Amino acid sequence: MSDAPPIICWFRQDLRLADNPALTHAVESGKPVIALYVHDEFSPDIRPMGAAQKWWLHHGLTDLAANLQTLDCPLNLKSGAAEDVLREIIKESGADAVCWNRCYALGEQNADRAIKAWLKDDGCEAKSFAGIIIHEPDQVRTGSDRPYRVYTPFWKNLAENMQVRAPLPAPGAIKTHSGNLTSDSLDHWGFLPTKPDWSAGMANAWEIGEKAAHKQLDAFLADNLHDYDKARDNPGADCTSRMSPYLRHGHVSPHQLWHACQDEGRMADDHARTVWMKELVWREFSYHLLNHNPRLHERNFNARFDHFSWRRSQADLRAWQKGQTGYPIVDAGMRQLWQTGWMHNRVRMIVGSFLVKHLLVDWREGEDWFWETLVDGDPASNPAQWQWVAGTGADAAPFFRIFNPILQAEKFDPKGTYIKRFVPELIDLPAKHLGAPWNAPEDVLEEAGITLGETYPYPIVDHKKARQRALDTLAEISGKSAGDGS
DNA sequence: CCTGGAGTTGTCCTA
DNA sequence: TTAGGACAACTCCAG
Repeated sequence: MSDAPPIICWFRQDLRLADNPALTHAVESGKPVIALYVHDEFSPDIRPMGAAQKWWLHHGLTDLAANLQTLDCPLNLKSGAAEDVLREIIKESGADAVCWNRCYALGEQNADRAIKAWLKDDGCEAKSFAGIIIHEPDQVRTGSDRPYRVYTPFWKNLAENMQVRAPLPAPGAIKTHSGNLTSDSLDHWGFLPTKPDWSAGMANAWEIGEKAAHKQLDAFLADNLHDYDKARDNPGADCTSRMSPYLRHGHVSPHQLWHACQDEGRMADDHARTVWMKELVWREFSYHLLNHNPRLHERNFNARFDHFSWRRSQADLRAWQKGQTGYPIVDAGMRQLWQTGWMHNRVRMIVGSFLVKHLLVDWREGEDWFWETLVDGDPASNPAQWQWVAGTGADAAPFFRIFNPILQAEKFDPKGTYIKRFVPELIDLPAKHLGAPWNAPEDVLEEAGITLGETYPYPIVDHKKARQRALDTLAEISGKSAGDGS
């Protein structure tokens, strides 16, 4: 063999060249590099990606491959259980080292451990890095050496002790493995929808890739960070950073965001900056919870809810999913999700509260739907936030906190900008009626060309009654101890 | 081990 | 009109 044994750089939730510790390690090892992405739906306990995430991933991988190609490094694509794929490539290439950035969902984490063990047994170097979150979940502990279950002390701990390493530069050159490996074709993975192709709205809403992530970040820092704390609640204004899908797929790292925000600090209001950083730390907290509760998307964090009898109403679930509840703010949110693969955070809370409290449908139905339809569907943040809204989670909203979809619309979308964008059949209705169109006078509805029950649905539940039903039902399990639960 | 303060995002009723 | 308290109780966490 003329070539030295190569090193495999295994890409996962880190589709970027800059601030990628595994890639930097591979390059600095001096060995020829094999860049690899494995589409793994086969290892035990892997949760298959939702359709919207796959759509994003298709373009994300295209972007990563193009970026690597500028350094003459091909990206190899393989489908299969990661363990099998790695064995095969090691055999084929003679690689004697593998490196990657750690993942934290159950299936991925188990695969990590198993792979690391056999690589070492086989005399292969195996190195994993912290790349997708800032703090390893094991490292953040309470004073009594336990995992945090409440956000604020978690935040305080990090705010006091946070040392975020400086982001690594993208490699300037990569010594590439010269052997020929067979790569799958991305097109054959079928990540793009065809019948029907529902992706037009998403393609319109997003530019995908590492460069696009930084473009979006820079625009946010320049235009919207300074009053993020106030403007973020207005879904019509689009003032949030929209970093979530880039983070989820790793086009950008939380370290980069943290430092970019710090650097911008002189220009930005300190409170606004802190509020945004807290959001980043919520993501860390979610991964912390996931790590200590591997079934976070399946099991109530609070076991008291294990015997709660959720309503099983396919009709209600359907209406919610399709944005046909008759509550404009809820429907606007669900349609934004369907069309663009994303929903404004304020509205996520409103629709979540509506499904769980007004309709009393199991939060897991909502979490599943979000997982399927969000481009940022995250293994940690998605279940953690759903459990928070449902009241089953860590540090959760109390059961009596029920968002009033009429008030929320009036308060946060007072001009109806957001609602009219996604519920165009209400476009001619005066803003003051957009919270509750059924209360608008007949002639106003007529003038706006709206016939309730035909052009737009009647509300599927009455707010007041649904609220009372939720309070009564949820009160049954409040105050009763769930026993030990372990 | 004990103590005390506190806990992401709300709503509604009453005075 | 507006401001304040009730809505539950529990567990978490630091000192």
